[in-house]
Amino acid sequence: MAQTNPPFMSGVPELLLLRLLEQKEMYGYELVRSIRKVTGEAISLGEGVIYPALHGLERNGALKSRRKAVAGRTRVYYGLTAKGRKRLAKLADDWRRVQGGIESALGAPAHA
Amino acid sequence: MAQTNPPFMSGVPELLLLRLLEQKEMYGYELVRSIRKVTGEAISLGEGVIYPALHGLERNGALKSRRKAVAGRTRVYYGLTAKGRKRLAKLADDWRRVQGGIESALGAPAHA
DNA sequence: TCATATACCTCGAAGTTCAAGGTATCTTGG
DNA sequence: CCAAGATACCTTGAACTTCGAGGTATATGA
Repeated sequence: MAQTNPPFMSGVPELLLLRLLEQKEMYGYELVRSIRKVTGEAISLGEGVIYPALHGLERNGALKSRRKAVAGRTRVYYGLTAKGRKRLAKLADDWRRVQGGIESALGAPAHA
Repeated sequence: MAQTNPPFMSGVPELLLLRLLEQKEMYGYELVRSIRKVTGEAISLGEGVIYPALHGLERNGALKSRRKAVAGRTRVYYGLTAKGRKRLAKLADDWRRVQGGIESALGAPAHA
């Protein structure tokens, strides 16, 4: 759907990127495919989102990167910094709060 | 926190408004307080969000309104239309999809 | 009278996501 | 050799939503 500001997606790319990079270093193209995979095809992000997000996170100090030549191509691997870990923890907290609140609202009236 | 575009909040006001109004007619100020209550204080929305959202939903045909004088004040009660019910169902679906995907991503690496 | 509660309204700033467009190299099949 | 597709990175403008802050008005209580 051609919607520039879809509901429920704000903050999601950043959260997922940090989560994946918490596990291991990965490069952009790999992240695009992994996000689709770890979310069970529920969430799919285009490169137009991923790369600016990666750049922004690096600028903020949450990620560090290094270039690596593989089979004639250049890959930019990203890894989490200590600051990035803190940012991830914060985002996960925010997510839990919002998600919990919405579950209460969606579920509660059925119980009340 | 003074952030105009906080993570995970896009689409949330609309979803919560529709959900509450699915149960019964309510007026703006009442909705502001109810959202805080049904989300267990997890989510708090200001009037600057609620009123434009209500107006927008009415303009889209998802809500209908009527004015009612109560103790010298005017209250604007809103209620869901058939179109609004469809919109709610769609939003709930979208929420489930995104939420499920994120849970997979946040939880999966711990299991894998 | 003044402060607070109730009730509605408006607005500009800020930031994110999106699709689309682009660059470049490698691989494979015709 | 050439074209198509895959791999990998990059950029951009449009669209939209949430937010805080400001405003109006009336009623109530000290």
